[in-house]
Amino acid sequence: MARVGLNAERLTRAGAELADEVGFDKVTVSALARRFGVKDASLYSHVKNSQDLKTRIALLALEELADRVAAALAGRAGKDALAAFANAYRDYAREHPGRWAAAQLELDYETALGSAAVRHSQMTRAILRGYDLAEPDETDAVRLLGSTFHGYVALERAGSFQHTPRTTEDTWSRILDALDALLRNWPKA
Amino acid sequence: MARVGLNAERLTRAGAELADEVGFDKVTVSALARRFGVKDASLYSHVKNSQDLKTRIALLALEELADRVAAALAGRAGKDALAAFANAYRDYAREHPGRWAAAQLELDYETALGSAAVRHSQMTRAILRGYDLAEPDETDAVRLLGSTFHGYVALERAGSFQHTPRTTEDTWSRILDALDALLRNWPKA
DNA sequence: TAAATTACCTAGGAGCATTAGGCAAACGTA
DNA sequence: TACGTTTGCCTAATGCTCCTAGGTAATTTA
Repeated sequence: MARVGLNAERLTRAGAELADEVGFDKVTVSALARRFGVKDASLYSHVKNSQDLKTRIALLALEELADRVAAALAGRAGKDALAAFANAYRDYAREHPGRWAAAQLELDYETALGSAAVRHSQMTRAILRGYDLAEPDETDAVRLLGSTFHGYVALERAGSFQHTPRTTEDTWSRILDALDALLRNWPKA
Repeated sequence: MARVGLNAERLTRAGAELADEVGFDKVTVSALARRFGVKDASLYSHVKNSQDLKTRIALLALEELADRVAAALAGRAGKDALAAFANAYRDYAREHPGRWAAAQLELDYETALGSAAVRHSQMTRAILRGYDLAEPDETDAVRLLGSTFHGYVALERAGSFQHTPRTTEDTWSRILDALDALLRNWPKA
């Protein structure tokens, strides 16, 4: 009964890899146990249950994504920062579709507060420092950016843009132009 | 063995109701059979399998949503049309969260082509007639609107905006102002 | 090296998806 | 109205996933 050396962290990382390979919704306790060559029941010493496992993967993904975005944002401002943020987000979803899906998992309030989701909103706010927005416009703009980036990646990944010939690259680039223009000329209340 | 009178349509409608009550991901063949007081196996004379059932619910939701949007759009143009479209979409998600989730189901290419998703993109394009956009800007704007509305509703429903005091109503209204302004001043390529 | 810990196992129950084959209710028709 | 056909729902059975309880052997600690 050679021990494999399981622990919560290894399970989480392997779960994230599995998610990227087969989709986050197909990450199951069984599939993960299979991957380690152990019985399902063995995982329950390390994670509480299936939900716990998924939450851990989501938190890992949020951290990774926040790190990437932070790195991309370093030393940039204005439209440069906007594009860096947006591209880091979209590229992550492209390279790690399963993890990106995991990051969309609904966390309960406390878990969310302790997660990297906080850094995400802080960084989104940081972008807006390059533009001239006072509250509550800044909050509205944060929400607009979050919605648009999330929505674009979600629809693009779902194939919703495939029915039209224009490449999603070109549209993406023009949408960044448009958002930059909008932030520079945010309408008065 | 009194017959209950099942058929694909009744199952689909009941499935949609169930989705609104307990969430689309909790719509299972078993749960639906339970609701009709029949055995699981009985449903398989009417729907091919679980995936088929979910697809039918998704198609129903897309139809309903398209009908609502069409009604809201009738006789409106410009910002009026933009707001009507956006509000119809958001209100539907609010009133029918399970169906809205169903409408996000990824359909295979052929199914999507035969669905009301086509009407959705046509109607989004129709909104833009009130603005002065030539291709490929129009396509880019269609994609922007779709992304933003979808993203906003998804994040709002997931509770992502709850950490900030500003109401999501106020932000929504200002985002519509902002999008209107953006469409009127779409940046040159 | 003995004791305590713990990593993984076996066994088993419950729910969901699905197929095969059966019986009786409903329907069409003579 | 009786007869045959269709079909709606059933029983039975399999396989997969989630999860708990309790055991044994490998590892760590004293």
